[in-house]
Amino acid sequence: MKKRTHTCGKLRKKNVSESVNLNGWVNTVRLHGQVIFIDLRDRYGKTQIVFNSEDYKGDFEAVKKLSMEDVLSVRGTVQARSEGAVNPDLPTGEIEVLVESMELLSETAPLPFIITDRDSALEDLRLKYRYLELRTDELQHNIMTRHKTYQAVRKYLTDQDFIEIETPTLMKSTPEGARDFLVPSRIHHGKFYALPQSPQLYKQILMISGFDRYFQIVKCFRDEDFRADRQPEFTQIDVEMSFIDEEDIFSNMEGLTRHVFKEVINVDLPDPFPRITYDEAMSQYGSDKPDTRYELFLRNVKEFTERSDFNAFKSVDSVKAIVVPDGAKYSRKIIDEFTDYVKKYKAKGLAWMKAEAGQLTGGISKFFSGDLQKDLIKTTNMNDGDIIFLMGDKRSIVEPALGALRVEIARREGLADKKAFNPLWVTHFPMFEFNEEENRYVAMHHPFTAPMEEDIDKLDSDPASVYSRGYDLTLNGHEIAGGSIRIHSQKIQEKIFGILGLSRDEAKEKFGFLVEALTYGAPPHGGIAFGFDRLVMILTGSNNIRDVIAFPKTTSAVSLMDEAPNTVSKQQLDELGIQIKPDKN
RNA sequence: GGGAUCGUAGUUCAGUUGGUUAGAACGCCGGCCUGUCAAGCCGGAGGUCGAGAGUUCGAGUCUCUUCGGUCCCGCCA
Repeated sequence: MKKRTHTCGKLRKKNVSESVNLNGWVNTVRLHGQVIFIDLRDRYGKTQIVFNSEDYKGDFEAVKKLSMEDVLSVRGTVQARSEGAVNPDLPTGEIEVLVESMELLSETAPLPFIITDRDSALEDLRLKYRYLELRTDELQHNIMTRHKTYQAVRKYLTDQDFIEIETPTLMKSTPEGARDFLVPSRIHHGKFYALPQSPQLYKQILMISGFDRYFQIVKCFRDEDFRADRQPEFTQIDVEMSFIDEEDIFSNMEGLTRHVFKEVINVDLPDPFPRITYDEAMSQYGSDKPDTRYELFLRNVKEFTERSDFNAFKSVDSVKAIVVPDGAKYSRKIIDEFTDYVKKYKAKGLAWMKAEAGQLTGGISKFFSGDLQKDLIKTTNMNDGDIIFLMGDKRSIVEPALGALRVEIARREGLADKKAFNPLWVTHFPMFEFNEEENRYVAMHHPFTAPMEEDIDKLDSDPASVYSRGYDLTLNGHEIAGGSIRIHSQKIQEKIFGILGLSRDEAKEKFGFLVEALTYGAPPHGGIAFGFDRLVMILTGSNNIRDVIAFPKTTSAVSLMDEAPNTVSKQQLDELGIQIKPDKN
């Protein structure tokens, strides 16, 4: 092999007549009898190399046999392309390398799909041959963007005096929250480690240890089902700070987010980021992660349906609506699709009316008198050609269902400006949610989240009305970070465990080390964790988390390339003292 | 756990009401070609129609079961 003197993205007109060596993959071959053009590719770019049977000293027949993805080492001379032969699509398009000698470093078997066209194979095939898919421009770009994001985060936080500290990957299983991945212990039969759902407990302990400002870019593991934006192992930017309140978190993390967007994709985010409370977000957008790039607000229309003859909404406690500009074009079929769509969110149905010539038609309009129609049109600012969708039910059904419809309609209509990036803090989350199945309160964020100061005396009397000091950072309808001010008082921490139905003994057994640590001088502290993969998804414009992870798993938690998970030998199981139960069927 | 959807050549797809020998493009193999950049032209090979069962004179097509991919609900403190 002749070691490269330049990468395939490097050569320009100024290099003309230089003698160079290039190493890379054959991207494309264009064979013209006595002259052969090859685009040679590496991660830096592509350079056209030319074999001319008159000048080429080696075996020209061997060159004719080259095919896509063969690996070459070539030596040649840079020459300017003639005027008509310049390729304006390539940075190296003004030159080419006339090859004098070539070595085939590695021959490629027939390819399962074409590297230059990512759409040339379905995803399962691409995942099986992930190493080939990673050669595509798109994934090379995504992985580079991910790298830039790591570096931007480390630079910013380090400059702000944050310290990077690693925490264990083998830890104790803790209750609450997601299902743990478990790792059996060989030395202690019958005992298990858990992989961390997050380094939550460790980072709080680090605050108690006095590290003051901590961060870590860290893998977390949750054994739950997948989505387009969820993998069982994923990466967080984990942050914790001492002697601070919410405002310190907001200003530092806004600074981090602005820095990342500027460094990685040269986008200026607003300063400061806007904020909304959880209750406002739910009532206006029907979501705790509102996409504010478009309006389509949810409106309370209960007073109108009360005055109508439409009785189905009379007994429900919430009736809300969204007005879709220009939505009167929706056919019955499309409205039926929307109805099916909201039924996924437990809505019983979807009522609608269209605005035409200053009045409402179709759907449930016949139940509304002329005056009532005019009132409704005026209040909701409907114009002719608009449609209004109405839904009545419990508030906890209407808002999420209509919120989901809002997002779906915006997607269909392309309402979101693809170039806009709208960050938004969501604050004032409820402290607890009541879990019907377990018949107890569960923490909406996690059990270490501090309640709002002014709500502390309601913890005993009315826990459902207590708000927490938790906060989420959302961007374009994605939750990109979430955190809270933590409890630093042992007394309040024990009280919260009590409300969550954890007895003193259970709490001690599960979280004893943290509770004990809280008694040895815990500073007020709080923190946040960014979903790193989702952040990179947004930075690359991807709509799938697999596109920003080098080796992702399928929705059934399998890695098609290396075939994990898989069986292990009897000997391995014996060492661990594990016996596999036979399948039920 | 549930729902939707997809599975036909190496790959992406087409395949009518169930009916002759399952087609196209790209890739692959062979040939022609000295200025292409999605090179072009000519020829060729390549199929367990995801798997299994059923209905039928006859199944890529209809039914059932099953496996796998994707998306969603539940779940994800």
